[in-house]
Amino acid sequence: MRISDLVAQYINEILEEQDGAAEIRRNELATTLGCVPSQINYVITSRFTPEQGYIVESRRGGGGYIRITRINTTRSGAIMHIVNSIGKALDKATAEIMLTNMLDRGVIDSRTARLMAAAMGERAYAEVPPQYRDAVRAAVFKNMLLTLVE
Amino acid sequence: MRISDLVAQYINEILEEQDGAAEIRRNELATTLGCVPSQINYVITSRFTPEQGYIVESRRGGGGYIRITRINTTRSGAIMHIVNSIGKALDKATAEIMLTNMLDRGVIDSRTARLMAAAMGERAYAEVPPQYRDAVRAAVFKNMLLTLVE
DNA sequence: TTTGACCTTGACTTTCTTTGACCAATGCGC
DNA sequence: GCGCATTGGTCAAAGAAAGTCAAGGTCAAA
Repeated sequence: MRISDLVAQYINEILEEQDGAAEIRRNELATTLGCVPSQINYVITSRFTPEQGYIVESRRGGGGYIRITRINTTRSGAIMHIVNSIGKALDKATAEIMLTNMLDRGVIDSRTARLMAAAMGERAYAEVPPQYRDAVRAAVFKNMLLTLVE
Repeated sequence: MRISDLVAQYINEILEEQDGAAEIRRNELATTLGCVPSQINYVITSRFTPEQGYIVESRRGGGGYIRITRINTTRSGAIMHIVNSIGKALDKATAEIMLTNMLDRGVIDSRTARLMAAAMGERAYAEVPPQYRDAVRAAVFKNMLLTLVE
């Protein structure tokens, strides 16, 4: 069995036990499982992504941690469907159409729509070289959508 | 739990009780919480800055004190204050502190905080070359905040 | 047998916290 | 006013995490 599988399994077990929320200490876990710390990062970035329904937060320094939260995908199929339909890139117009659709279908309310639209606006990305804009937009959009699932 | 969190929590409790104004004695508090005095300074400079909506005054010598006052008590005022305090760049940690503060002060609700935090996460900007990240984040954040002002 | 996707590792970086030595201001008793 | 006890301020070093990145390894499919 691959080490990465072990790490993933370990995290999944905690998520299972603690009802979708796991807080780990990177170095400690690495020691426990006998791998290098960065292995943990690898596993997280490859298997606990937004597409797969996870939110990851972390903090460095003394008392640092990595927190992984699993989103309940069964109850919010609509949103997860949208998350998965977004590829690597997302332009403003498409984002707006999606927001309008969600609003119409009652998936989100108008305040949320306005807030999210603001995060999609061209002006927000003026500093970024054009070639990256739609990629960031896609990532921001997905991350925001995930918080709406519950 | 980190000592710094304890200190911050202690100060926040006083602020809450006394409606936005806390006066402490540095050495006394350090003794009470079991830390070195300069820890208090650390917490204040990292969590009670003007950007975060606080004014800090102090006095040395006999009868000395540190007074922390929360500013901008109206919702729109608080939001505009924050918008104005954001420059060309904004890192994730600072954004999160701002969100936590707004949440604590009832300027935004927890859903909004979560949504905005998601748009600030490091993961959302992985595609962008590091040098642009904080600039985009600042722009996204400001745009979102402005939708909250009526 | 080449290729490409996925995995493993470790050196180096960045961020946040804790501590302590030394510095600066204030007020009080003389 | 002077000197000293009583505060708080500053800063740098050390410590405690987590993040990044690139180089190399593995393995199955083409």
